[in-house]
Amino acid sequence: MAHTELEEEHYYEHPYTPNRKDNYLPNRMVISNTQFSRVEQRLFEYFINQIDHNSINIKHGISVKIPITKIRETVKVEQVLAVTRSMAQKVMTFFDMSKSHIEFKHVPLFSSISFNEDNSGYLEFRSNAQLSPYLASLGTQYTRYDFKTILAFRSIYSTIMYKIVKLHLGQNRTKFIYSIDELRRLFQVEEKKYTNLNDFKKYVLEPARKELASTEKFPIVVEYEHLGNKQRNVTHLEFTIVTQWELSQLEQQEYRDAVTLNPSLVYAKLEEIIDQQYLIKKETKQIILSNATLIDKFVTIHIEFENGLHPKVKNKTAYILACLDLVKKKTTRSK
DNA sequence: ACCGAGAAGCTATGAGCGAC
DNA sequence: GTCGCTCATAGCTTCTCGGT
Repeated sequence: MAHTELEEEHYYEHPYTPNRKDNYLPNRMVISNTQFSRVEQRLFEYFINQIDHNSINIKHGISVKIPITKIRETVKVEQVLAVTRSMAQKVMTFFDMSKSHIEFKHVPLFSSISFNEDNSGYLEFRSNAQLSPYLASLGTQYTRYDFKTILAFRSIYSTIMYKIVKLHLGQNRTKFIYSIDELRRLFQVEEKKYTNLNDFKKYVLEPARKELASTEKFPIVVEYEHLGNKQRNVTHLEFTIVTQWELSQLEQQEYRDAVTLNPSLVYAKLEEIIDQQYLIKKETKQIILSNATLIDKFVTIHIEFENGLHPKVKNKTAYILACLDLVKKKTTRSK
């Protein structure tokens, strides 16, 4: 193992910035075959959180240092050794969706992860230089919180709620649980304020919930309920995102992920759906199935149908063909 | 297993109060 | 006055636990 060259590699030293608020979440670009455990994900988020995608030199790796005291807040030190060891072996697989042929690249995430080296007090991630271009695209290819939507919110709690919701949607989750304590921390409510749950709900959760649901562009409907004991000793709340639009977005995302992993299976399934639910001629079906753009459009609209987003449409086939611009135009008898 | 009464906890409402 | 908050209370629901 000739590692001498590696050691001479350049790393951009990322200064540690405490309390960074924007987190970018993997959106659609990355499909990792190796799944992250919860703790791994948490550590990875510490890493992602620190990255300022504007200042990345895409030729160099990035060195991100996180104070161990910070890590300790959410991860037990005993876990770190095992977890970082497995993280150091993680590979991310990038698929380029814009190409017609299958093209992918496995990229090891980190060239090294060190814990408290030379008693530094830091957990240091050194990312693989090849990862840098992807990290630099955090701003465009990752879930970014919609700044305009956030600006429109009147309650600061709405903003936080919105971020939480986005965060979970970004990870394909529509149900999530928080303890009351965690929520109070997330919403930055002072300890003495709203000591009873009722007031907390009345002044924090409810205004946020209502505001999200009444957002002009894409209302997000969130419901929550007490977990476990409904009446007594409520310690956790379970949130459910029920917005149709968001859900259809999620399904589209899942579809795209599935395509990158196993295209032929997805296409077979797609053909089955067309046959069973739509009255589309063979030739037209072949046209759709042979064109990635049409497939994409078709799936989008189909999922929207499934989620009841087009309640007024009576003839789904006609509607979908019109959207795909596949309606036969009368060539001979033009007006 | 079931019942019922009292205890315990929760919800909704709104009065009260200080800050602006 | 309005806003933001706390607190009290009435009226619930749910739990506990002893009795059958």
